Amino acid sequence: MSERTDIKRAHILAGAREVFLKKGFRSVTMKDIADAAGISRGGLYLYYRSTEEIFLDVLKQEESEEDTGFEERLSSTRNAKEMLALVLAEQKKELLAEGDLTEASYELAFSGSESGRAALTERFEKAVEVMKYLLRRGIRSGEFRRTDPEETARQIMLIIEGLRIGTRTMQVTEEMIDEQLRRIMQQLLSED
Amino acid sequence: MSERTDIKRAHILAGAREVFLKKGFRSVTMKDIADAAGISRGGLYLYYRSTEEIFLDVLKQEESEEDTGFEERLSSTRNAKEMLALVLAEQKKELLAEGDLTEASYELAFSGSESGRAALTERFEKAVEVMKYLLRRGIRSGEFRRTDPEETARQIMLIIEGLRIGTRTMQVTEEMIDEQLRRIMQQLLSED
Amino acid sequence: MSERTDIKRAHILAGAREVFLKKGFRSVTMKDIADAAGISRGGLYLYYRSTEEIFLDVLKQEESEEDTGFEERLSSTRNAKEMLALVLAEQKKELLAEGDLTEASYELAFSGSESGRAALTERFEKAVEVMKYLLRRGIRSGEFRRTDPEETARQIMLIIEGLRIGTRTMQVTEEMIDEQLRRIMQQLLSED
Amino acid sequence: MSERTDIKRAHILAGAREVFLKKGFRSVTMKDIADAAGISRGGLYLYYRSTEEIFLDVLKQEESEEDTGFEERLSSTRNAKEMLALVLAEQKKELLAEGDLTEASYELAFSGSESGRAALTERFEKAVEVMKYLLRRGIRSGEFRRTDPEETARQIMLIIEGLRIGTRTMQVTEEMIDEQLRRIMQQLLSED
DNA sequence: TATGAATGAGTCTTCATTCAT
DNA sequence: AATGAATGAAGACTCATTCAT
Repeated sequence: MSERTDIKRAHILAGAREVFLKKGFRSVTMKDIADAAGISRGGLYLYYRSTEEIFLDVLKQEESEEDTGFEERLSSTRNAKEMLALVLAEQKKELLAEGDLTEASYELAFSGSESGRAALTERFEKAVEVMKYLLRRGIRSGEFRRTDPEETARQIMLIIEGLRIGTRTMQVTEEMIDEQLRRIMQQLLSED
Repeated sequence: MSERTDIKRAHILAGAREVFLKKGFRSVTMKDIADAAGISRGGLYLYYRSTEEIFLDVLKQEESEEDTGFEERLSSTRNAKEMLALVLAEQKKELLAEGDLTEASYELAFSGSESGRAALTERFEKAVEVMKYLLRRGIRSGEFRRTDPEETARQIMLIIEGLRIGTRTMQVTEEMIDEQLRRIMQQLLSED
Repeated sequence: MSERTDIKRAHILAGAREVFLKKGFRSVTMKDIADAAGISRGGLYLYYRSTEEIFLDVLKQEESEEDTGFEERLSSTRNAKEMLALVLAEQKKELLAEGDLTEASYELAFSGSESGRAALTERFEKAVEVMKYLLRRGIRSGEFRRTDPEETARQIMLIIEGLRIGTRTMQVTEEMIDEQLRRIMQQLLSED
Repeated sequence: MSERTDIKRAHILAGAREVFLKKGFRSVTMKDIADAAGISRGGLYLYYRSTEEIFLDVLKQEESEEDTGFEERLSSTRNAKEMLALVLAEQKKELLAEGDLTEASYELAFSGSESGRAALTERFEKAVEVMKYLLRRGIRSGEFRRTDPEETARQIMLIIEGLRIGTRTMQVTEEMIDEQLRRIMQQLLSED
């Protein structure tokens, strides 16, 4: 019963994900999702009551399926500098990824959804936490220069957030991303 | 005729601006704008074919009406450090402003509009140019430490862009903005 | 403009009336009325926002078109007894009329509409007033026996109301109506 | 099996009754009843094919559960006048009762259901019979003035029917009910 | 018996767009 | 130029009814 429901939901979410990727959030209709999932309109309502509900579930699922390989690689690395390089590379991958839900997430937040804002905030703060951890470690080991880890972590993530929105709404190029990520690394390392 | 048309268009844009401020871009309808402008639906179509066309015109008008007082104050300042402080204060004001077209602009870009992307890019690059100019000046005068003006200017504007999207989609507070802007200043001044 | 609107509304009401006669109130849809009026769904919404609004307008129109011939005949009658006979005959006609909005009116009131209740109440009280007037006149002239005009008028109209609902929901026959109306007359005349 | 079925049906009817009380007849859905009875939609169809079928069964059950206490009190009364007072008091209670199926019954009849009409007719005629019996008895004993029992009984019940629909669809007050019931009594007693 | 998933039809409502005036 | 009436196409949502299990 519950299992059947879960399977069905997963199926709906898979279809919905494609729709959100292609159309963002605001212009997606329940019909779009029903069609993508290959079920009837009425059927969809048995599982979800709105596109927002569906989208938040897509995000949740996304999160739980996050690249575990990445975390393994991260934890197997001894060196703070290398860890940072890994994290930044991962961020670059995300920034350039075609299929991601950034636009839809922003649109959801724009639409006034508190849950949407909360999801984005949580995502951001989690990233800040990871970055803070790396910075503390690197500072302790003498790999990074002494700075306020909290503020610096936040600054770095803001730059990346700026790049994220930039790649979606402006002509931000891969070169620009590389340049900025390199610069972040430099600033942490520079002894001057 | 042309003058008449211009007056009418200005009238439409004034109404439309309010609508875009309140509702973003995607959920705005031609009816919304016709109502806000106090004209008939049919009448609106005599001047504009779509909400995108109207929104782009709103942006264009916005640009041409930009805060000239600010530019005056800027040009009357001798000191690069003070100029930067002015610019950052202006940015802060923008970041916190309730009524701005950021969300609508982003939504327009998300909707795939090339013109929308172009408008945002131009705006960003113009800001980078101003920042670059300031940095060069401050470096030359010895007020700022030596850094690559291009890259640094871009980094600063990316942080601000990150803050901009953050205030719209996350729980980014005024304190966080202050902290980051102060940090930008510090990093330019620090001699270490 | 206003005239055009009035003509259109009258046209809609004419179609709507048929629908309400046939289907009562609750099961009538905006589509039913649009179809009956020969206009599009969207078009109907330009004039009315709900079936309730339409129905109340049908009632209002009904009222303003009331049988003026009847009132003339009434006012040309000198004799209270004859006037009463006229009124009762009119009521009988109404009771047996195929095409009346009684059922729809009741359904509207059942649906919780305050305006519906108000319309029915007003209609009833108006009839009571007329009846009271007749009774007073007949009592004064010695044609009717002395009774409390208010209470008696109300009693008579309640009997008629009972007959009205009875003809719609039970097997109340014309004979039964005749018998009761005759009895009302008798009770007013009887000297015992 | 048959017993099981009966229990189940009773359970469904109990839930359905609440729904009809609250929503009348026309706007009640099979889903409403299934939910109220705590069974599945499919399950409900095993016992009933439509809301009409269910409602008629609710009425039938209602009838068989009628206030037997009242009948006892009635039969233990020697005096026709007192009996009538009892009956009228009972009617008043019914008129003012919040939870009764009057509205739903009328709606059923309006919807064209022959069974609905038949049920209402039977109920009315039964009441007329009781009233007739009382009148005959009172006339015989000299308590009531001489009138045609059939016509008078019917008239009384029509007044009550008028009050019934009046309390549901107009602003008929308790005072008005009292006044009318008192008047009925008076008219039977008066010797003039 | 009983469930509840599923479908498809039907209703409400809002708009973009056109067109007669 | 301008109006606003009109249409038809969506989109949201709810149910009656069926069916596999």
